[in-house]
Amino acid sequence: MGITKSEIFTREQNQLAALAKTFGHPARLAILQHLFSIKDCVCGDLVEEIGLAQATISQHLTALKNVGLIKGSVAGTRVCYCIDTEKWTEMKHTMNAFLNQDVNSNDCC
Amino acid sequence: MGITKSEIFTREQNQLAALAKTFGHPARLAILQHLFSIKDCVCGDLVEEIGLAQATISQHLTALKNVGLIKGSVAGTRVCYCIDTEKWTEMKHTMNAFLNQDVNSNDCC
DNA sequence: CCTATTAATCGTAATATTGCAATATTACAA
DNA sequence: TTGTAATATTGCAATATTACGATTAATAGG
Repeated sequence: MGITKSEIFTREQNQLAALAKTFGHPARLAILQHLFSIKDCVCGDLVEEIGLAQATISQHLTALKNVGLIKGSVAGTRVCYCIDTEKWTEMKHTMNAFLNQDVNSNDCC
Repeated sequence: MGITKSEIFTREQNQLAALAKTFGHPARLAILQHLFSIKDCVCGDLVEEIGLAQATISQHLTALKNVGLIKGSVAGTRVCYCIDTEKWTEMKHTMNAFLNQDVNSNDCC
């Protein structure tokens, strides 16, 4: 159906899935990597940088804003984006809690 | 269009996105967590455990197998699944390289 | 005020994903 | 061999996602 049955999962599972889903598109990864690589905010040159249409980049930026990983501020006719480092750190802890749950698991197959 | 323009991104970006996308559904997170929590392989009880139809669970298991995170072995009429710990560790390194790229970034917005 | 520039939003087409019923397949047991 | 149990596959409906052109809104500069 294309619709996830969120109600049968925990809030934690749904939240982590939403976060992971945000990383699940190469354009969004490219945007984040660009923001990190310039160690600053980026004002307007993402369209040429990534190579997708302006409307498409804007949609991906909205997705990143919705999970809180980036912030934007208006600067004249431009909008500048940067990583929300506090949220990024928080997210990293959540992800690591999941990734490090393998402490005593067996490969038994 | 629902179709990702993979050709404009690097192989690394596409691979990491594919991995993250696999985590981007609560049912698949629940399957992985169950596999970790029992510290063993799971043979057949995932349908009752998760609460989705058998066909749906089977699809999610296929998705997890496709990125290599779980392995399956046939045991009679059942199939047992477990985490592929080697792949899991490898994936963890890939994810951490991405998550830890924030070494000197600025919150400038 | 007028115009250019930039980014968000709208509308829409193409494709992907999720979920399940029905069916096929596989292995075992009687 | 026949029946049964477990899992995979198929087919389909509903919804989500991706992408982009066109439009809109906001601001800067003249």
